[in-house]
Amino acid sequence: MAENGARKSRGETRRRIQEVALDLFAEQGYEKTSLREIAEVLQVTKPAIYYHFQSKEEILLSIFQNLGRPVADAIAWGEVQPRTLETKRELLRRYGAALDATVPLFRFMQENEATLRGLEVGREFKDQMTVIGGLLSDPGSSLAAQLQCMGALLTLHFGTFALPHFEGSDEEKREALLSIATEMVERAHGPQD
Amino acid sequence: MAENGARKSRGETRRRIQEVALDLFAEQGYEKTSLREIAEVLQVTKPAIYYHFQSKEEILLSIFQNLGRPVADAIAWGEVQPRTLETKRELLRRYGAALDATVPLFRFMQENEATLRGLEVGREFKDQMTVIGGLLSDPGSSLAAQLQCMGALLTLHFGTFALPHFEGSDEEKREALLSIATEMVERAHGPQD
Amino acid sequence: MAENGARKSRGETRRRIQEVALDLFAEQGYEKTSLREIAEVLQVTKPAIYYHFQSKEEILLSIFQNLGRPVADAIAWGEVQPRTLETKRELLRRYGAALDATVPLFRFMQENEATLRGLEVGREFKDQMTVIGGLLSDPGSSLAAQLQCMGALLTLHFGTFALPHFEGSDEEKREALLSIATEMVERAHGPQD
Amino acid sequence: MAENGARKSRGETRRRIQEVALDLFAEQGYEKTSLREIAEVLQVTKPAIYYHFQSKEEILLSIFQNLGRPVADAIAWGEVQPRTLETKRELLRRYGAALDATVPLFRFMQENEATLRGLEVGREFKDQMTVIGGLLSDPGSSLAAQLQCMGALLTLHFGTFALPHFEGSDEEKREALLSIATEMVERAHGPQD
DNA sequence: GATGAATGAGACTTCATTCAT
DNA sequence: TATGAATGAAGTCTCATTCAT
Repeated sequence: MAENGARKSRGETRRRIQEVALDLFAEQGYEKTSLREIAEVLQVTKPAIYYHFQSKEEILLSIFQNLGRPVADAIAWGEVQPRTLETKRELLRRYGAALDATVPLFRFMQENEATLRGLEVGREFKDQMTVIGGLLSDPGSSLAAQLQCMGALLTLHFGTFALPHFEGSDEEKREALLSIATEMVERAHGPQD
Repeated sequence: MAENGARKSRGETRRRIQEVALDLFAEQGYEKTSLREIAEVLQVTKPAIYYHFQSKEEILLSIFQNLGRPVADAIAWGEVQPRTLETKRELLRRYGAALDATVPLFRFMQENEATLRGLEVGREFKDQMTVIGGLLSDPGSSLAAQLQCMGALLTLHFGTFALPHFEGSDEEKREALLSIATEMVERAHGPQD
Repeated sequence: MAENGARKSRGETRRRIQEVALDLFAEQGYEKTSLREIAEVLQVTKPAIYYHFQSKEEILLSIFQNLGRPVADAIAWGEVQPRTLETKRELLRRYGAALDATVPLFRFMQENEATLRGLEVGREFKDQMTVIGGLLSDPGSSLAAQLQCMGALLTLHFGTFALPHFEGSDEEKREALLSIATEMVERAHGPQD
Repeated sequence: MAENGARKSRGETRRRIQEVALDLFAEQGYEKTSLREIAEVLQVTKPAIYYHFQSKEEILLSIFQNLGRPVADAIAWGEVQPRTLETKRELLRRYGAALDATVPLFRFMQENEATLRGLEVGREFKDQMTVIGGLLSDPGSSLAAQLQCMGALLTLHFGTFALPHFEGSDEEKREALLSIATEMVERAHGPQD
């Protein structure tokens, strides 16, 4: 049908479903978003969605698999490095960057924890923060040091979502946030050197 | 029914509904928790719940009104104090204490942001953190200082939920967390003295 | 509501659902009968059905439990009797009577075997005929004798459903059928005496 | 694609569809068997099935036309014979043989009566048994004689499906079954000679 | 000879809510 | 103070079928 410029090419509809779904999931929550709604936005019928995904949950899963990459990579990198201060600095840098690139996914995750708890894919992702926390602190360090590292991570992580509330260029704000987190880790790391 | 020692006194059932509801809302999310479920746990029928509350949302509302007090009080206190470093220290202390007493409610809020966004009562509460953030930092301070204060708050706030993952007595952990947050605020406050 | 003569009394709707469901299941098959249809006939809404039964399958189950009794009783009786010719005669008599009283259920079963195979309750019932077959023949008897007994049972069982095609009073026809079956069993039993 | 030894020849796929469809229809019932399932087993797509058949029902129809032949032939033969005892004996023999060759189809028919009732092709087939019943008994005979003939037919027909439960060679069992049915017809026929 | 993509209809089921008692 | 019975709306999902390629 050459006359139809909107002719769907292979894989295009699938991608559009993921896109719209993430938007709606993030905006209204996973439970409150119905497939009817997604279909309406896309101007297709519900079964069209089922042609591309086996279930509502599978849509979510595919989104995680697509967007969750950067963070997973940062963690994978961290896990094979020596646990030096420099590694920690670099890990924060990488995690922060990954976070920036995946803000919508993480915002969705934050806001739908209760739902994700029942979905496995959510549970896997939740653990990542624990893993990073572990990479930042040192096994035998004091409670204060451990909490300080966790605080650094929390600041970087949740702070990312608060950035729009502050003035300044994105670049500027991200660097400021990263340097606060880095400083906290350095202070926690220092005494052990 | 004088013979029944378990006779429900006025208001008791109401309180039990709130209790069970918060538990279930926090565990499974607000949307996924049905009134049928709440009724089942309480061993009453659904209409019995409607005798005590006008709607599902009203249950949530009443929970916020009951449990949200301590935090609101801490904020109200902060708003009428002079903005000295000592005030900030005390504010963190009070906020931390209020948080401890209200962990289930806050856990629920964190995990159901998307849902709460549509419920007004949720929106009001969300703003509180912004207000406290404002009380901790100083209007004209640098971006770094502002972010540092926000980091302190984030650390205290979200750290509270992470405490169970660490070893040590509750008392000990809470103090360590508070002192990290305090230190951050002090550093942000310092240069301006 | 005294003015409403059709006011539903406890359990009445439940019974009506079973009644209508069996009718429709028998007429169109279990799969092809939708809850919407049942609800329409009853002039209630679908959720009203769900108030009385947990699922479509549970409706079927309850029908079996209600109507399956007579046959189950006949079998239970047969299982504790000495295996004499007289017992066999009486067993056919009882089975035939139970069958008469439960024609709609059995018609449904015959006509929905494939569906019932997936439903457990169906499987249990299916086995009953095997059990009766066993009670009619003798363990060590010849193949011919065993098949003859099975033929008697088949004649009695399926013949019951064919009776309306013949002329004569119900009483008359049932007795004729029973005597044919009895004669077959007697011939199979005879040689061993 | 000359290189592909498994190249589908004209009509081969069609036959495979019928084969798989009958298997699944017999196993799960017509309604519960979806075209998706058939397509999956065959490793083709749904539209491929529509290339060979116009509808789901047409698949069923074609199966009946292919496999129903032997029985229809037996009946056709019977209808033009003089109604002697020998004809009846031969008719049972032919019907039994036709049945053996078509067990899967008849099993499906037995187990999906309710569904077939709505499908016309099913209704036609159902009548055959009535026709044979008519050929076996004599118009003016007694009720007992008529029922006895019907019993013979039922025994032969349904007994065929029960044969696997008994021990012995297939040949042996079939002959035993046939002789039981024949004997019944003879007894019913006898008095009139 | 077959496929990718999509559709309209309808299935079972659950929910928050109501009303008479 | 609570219950039995019922409802309207909506949910996820599957089905038979079609059509352009």
